[in-house]
Amino acid sequence: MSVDLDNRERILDAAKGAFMDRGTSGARMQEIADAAGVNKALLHYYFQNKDTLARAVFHRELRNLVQPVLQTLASGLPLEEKVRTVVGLYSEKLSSFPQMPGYVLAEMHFHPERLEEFVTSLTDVAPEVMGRNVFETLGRQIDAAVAEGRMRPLPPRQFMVNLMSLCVFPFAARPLLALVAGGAEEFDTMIAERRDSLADFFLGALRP
Amino acid sequence: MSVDLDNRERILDAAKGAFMDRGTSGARMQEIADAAGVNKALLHYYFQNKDTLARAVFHRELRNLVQPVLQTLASGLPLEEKVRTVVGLYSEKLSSFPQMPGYVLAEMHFHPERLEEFVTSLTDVAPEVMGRNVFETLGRQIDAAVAEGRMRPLPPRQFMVNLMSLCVFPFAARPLLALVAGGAEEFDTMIAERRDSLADFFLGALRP
DNA sequence: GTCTATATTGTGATAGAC
DNA sequence: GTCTATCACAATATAGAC
Repeated sequence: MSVDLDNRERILDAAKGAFMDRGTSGARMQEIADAAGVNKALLHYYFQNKDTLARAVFHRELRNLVQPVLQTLASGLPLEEKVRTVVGLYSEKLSSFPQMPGYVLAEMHFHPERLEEFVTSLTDVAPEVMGRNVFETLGRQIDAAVAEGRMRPLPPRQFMVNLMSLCVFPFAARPLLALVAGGAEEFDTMIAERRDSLADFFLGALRP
Repeated sequence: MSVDLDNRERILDAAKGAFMDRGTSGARMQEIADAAGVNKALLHYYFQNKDTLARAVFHRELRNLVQPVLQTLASGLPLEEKVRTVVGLYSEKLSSFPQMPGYVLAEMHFHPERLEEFVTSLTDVAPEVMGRNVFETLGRQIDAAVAEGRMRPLPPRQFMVNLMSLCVFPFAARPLLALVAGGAEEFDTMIAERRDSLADFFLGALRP
């Protein structure tokens, strides 16, 4: 539980790279072993089989992706601050790891079971973070803003879905957008442009 | 080129189902043959190998997904009509085939080469539809609307990315959203709710 | 914990009869 | 065009030495 962490982590990172690039079923155990600089048999020593390894990687990455955002949305920040924070969080995280959404969405799509396991494991650790709580907090804030005439009505779940869509989708569709925009550099320019304007676009839609 | 179309189409449809559910590398040729009610060897008769079959399916589905939208955006319709048309097109198409975005995004992510082939093959048939033309047409309309004070400025590519994000992402993230929303029925309710309000949300963001 | 060697099955692909 | 039979190898997984 101390020396072993070294190779165990190496394997997890190598697996993450392989799974992100080729998908869970496209990646090969051999290739992961090579990338980690260890023998194939060692993967089976730490994780019993490919599926367990895939689950471990997926859970880690998904938690890393959604937890900060859900926490922000469920927090006590004012609505506008929440929007700007979430946009900022995603811009930062995803710009440095643009393949993440493609991988996470693919894994969710092809292995929905893993998603359910994940939620179960999450609610053990932080039950207050998931689901209802986010919507309730958000709902109260929206109701207040609408009552004060600062905002047009919008169901909390639509609020969340729209915000996530605008933040995450461009990265999930990166190959297409890069092609349409005219190359990887053009894609990056477009994303940089978004970093500054996206929160205003979203908040603009909320005006009464 | 007449009798064979029957089985060839059957295979394509079976492959579409398998690839959508399990991904290109997750799906098995045997399973496709079974679903098509034909022998495995017949797949190799019509398509030489798995990769060719995967390409055929992907190209067909992607064309079906993006062509109507690009045509709408590049058309002569007024901006507001374009938005309402695109939202309507996606609502209709994706509600009846909610797995499509997950599959298409995964395939683009894991096999970007196929996307490039696709664009090449598309521009042969309809060169005026792709890329620049959409942005130029859109750009002119936006400039005009801004000059008339009907709209706040927004780069054409951000216009398109935002619109696509809001329309497509919820389906790509369906497993997650269904879970957070509390079940598949709740997801459908949420989508139905969107059908009516999404265009207004988007157009609301464009107000000056 | 880490490796070598090997078992075992899965899976894409082809040959050839009908 | 469609099938049966089979090949060839890729890939997961395990046994067992060190």
